[in-house]
Amino acid sequence: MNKKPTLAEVAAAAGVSSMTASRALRRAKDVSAATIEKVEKAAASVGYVGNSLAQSLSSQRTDLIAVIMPSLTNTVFPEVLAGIAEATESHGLQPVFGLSEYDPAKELRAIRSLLSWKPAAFAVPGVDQLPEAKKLLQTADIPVVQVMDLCPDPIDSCVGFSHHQSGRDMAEALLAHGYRRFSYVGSALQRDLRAAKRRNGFAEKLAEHDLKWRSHFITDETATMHLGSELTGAVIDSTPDTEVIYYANDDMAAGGVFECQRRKIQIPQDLVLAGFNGLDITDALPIQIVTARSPRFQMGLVTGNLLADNIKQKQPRAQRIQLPPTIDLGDLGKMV
Amino acid sequence: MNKKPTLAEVAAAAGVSSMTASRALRRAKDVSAATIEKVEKAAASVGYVGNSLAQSLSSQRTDLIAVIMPSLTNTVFPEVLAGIAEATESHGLQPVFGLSEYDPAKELRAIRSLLSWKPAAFAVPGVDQLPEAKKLLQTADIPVVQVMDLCPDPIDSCVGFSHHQSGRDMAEALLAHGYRRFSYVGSALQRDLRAAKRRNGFAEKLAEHDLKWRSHFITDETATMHLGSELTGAVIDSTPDTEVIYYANDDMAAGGVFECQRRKIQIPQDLVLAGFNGLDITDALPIQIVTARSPRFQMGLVTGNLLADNIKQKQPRAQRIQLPPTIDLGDLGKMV
DNA sequence: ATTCAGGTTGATACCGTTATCGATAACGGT
DNA sequence: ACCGTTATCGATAACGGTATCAACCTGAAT
Repeated sequence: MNKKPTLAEVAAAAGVSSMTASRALRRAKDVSAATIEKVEKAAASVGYVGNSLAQSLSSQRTDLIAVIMPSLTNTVFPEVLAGIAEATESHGLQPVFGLSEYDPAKELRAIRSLLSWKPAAFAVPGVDQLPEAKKLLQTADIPVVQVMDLCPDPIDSCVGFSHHQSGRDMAEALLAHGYRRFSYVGSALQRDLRAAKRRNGFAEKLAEHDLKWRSHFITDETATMHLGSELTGAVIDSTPDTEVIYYANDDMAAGGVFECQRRKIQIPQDLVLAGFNGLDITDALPIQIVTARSPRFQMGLVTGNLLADNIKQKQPRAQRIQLPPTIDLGDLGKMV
Repeated sequence: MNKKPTLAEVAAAAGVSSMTASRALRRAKDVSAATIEKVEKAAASVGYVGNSLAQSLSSQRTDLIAVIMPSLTNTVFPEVLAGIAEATESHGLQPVFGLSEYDPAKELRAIRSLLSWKPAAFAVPGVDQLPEAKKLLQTADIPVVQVMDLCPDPIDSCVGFSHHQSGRDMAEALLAHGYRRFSYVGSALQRDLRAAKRRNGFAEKLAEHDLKWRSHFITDETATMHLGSELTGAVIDSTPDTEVIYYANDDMAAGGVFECQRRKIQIPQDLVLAGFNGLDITDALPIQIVTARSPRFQMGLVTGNLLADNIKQKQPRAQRIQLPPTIDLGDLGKMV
């Protein structure tokens, strides 16, 4: 920490009390235009920066928004974060950041650590925090948004959509096209709980039609295109009668596309690939796979705005905002 | 800001002075084991959280690391950020975050705003800050790392590689393969200064061989695979004799791959595509393009560790750490 | 001239914690 | 039993601001 000029020095330079200087710099009421100018000139000349620590401690409020994300290597989280950042920034709020790495215990630690900065509001990923973490956020008594998922009993508000339902919807859309032989490809579902929910939703719908997965590959490795290629190969080898592969996400599905290209398998004529997210890559691929486009940036934006409005008490708390993904059938939709 | 139990209340509950409680919770010297236990129990029972604002203000130091990134929608920045986060977290430091959106003026505002939190160290993207921003960071008198680029006169330290040189290297590698007819595809170079440096480096090398671009497409839109496809089409249409297309980045190059697939153009036999970054997608693509793999996570990691070590004065300041990208010739390397 | 409201300014206390230093108790050595 | 250490603890004053309220000055209304 640097010893830079303090408010008192600015005040001295301007020939006013530090209280007046404080007011002038904050453009508060009850300060004459002349004084404001004097103080501002003084502040500029000594290079005054201000100390948010002292400001927040004294005023008993901060402009901090605590944000936790599971990871930054998966592109979806930075996109949500970007939305949050854009919204909070436009409201003059400052994000502080923590990483959970999909580990609830680590998430709890991050929450505790961020809470010590007395943020004005909190955003956490999903709805599956440890009970202790939920209690911590509850008793903090600040606006909280659980983002990217929904549940009936949120800590405060939640913004997102039901991943279980999204799985069901995807299954329904594909069933409507007459397909009956489905396989699944995913990875690390014990960490990516939302992907697991989608799979369970999908499976539930299948079960309602007395159907089961033809094959079902899940590994512990992180979801990459490369892994998608591999597991797609495994599905094709083990159950060549598979009509549709449902993937944990688009990354793996894109890997599947490349594997099919190698094996000269026609998509969607010979095999339908269905992913999740609606990443950029699905637009750019020479083949349009089936995917559910999740409004990631939008969820972040709504989260940030809701938190900001909650802080200013412009919005009632405990909202439950649904932003469902839209299913994009891609080339399958163009088939007759 | 919530009014949670304060240290004084913990102290009262434990039957000690707040000073002793403070020491006990920080595991400072001069506290008996019995007292530590007492205080810890008291703290747990009232759910004490601690107030980093007061702690930092009083102790005159923070564990905050200020980090600015140009954007989060381009995957490379979150990857750098992830490295920084991992490193800082392992040192018990807390990242606070700002977005510049490639706008120097906005970057300056973000720097000023973050500086008010009196961070213990600062990480900024690249080396092209406004003079005013540089001065601000200089006089803040804290460890600063300019990450992702190098320059002869850094604010303090810099971690990364010369993008100009990377462009030169790429040109050299391709010239060595006998190619002479190059085209360029990029976008928004007035914002992505590093991409512009790579292009200039490439062009400089070409000039040394008395060569010029065959065609040269740059738009203002953001670099996406889609745009890559489009501009690749434009290059092929306008200068069909092009042997190599150098792209601003891998996203656009991947778009080029898809466009070539559509047009049945063989890569790298008919046309060589060269990108930059070494994104996941380049591994997964059915065709391995030429790319320069930048160590993004590594740069973040080194940045975070250097800052942490600087704070603890374990490392001399003003380092200039080179982490050059490695050129991957992909399928071109496999040709005879 | 007196009074009073409104617009400015400053003095003081306080935000929640830690740095510093002095006080006290316990302990060992002689 | 006495004395000097050492271990442990607490009182007090910061840290750099803001909230609050009292004080002051001015000008208009009476």
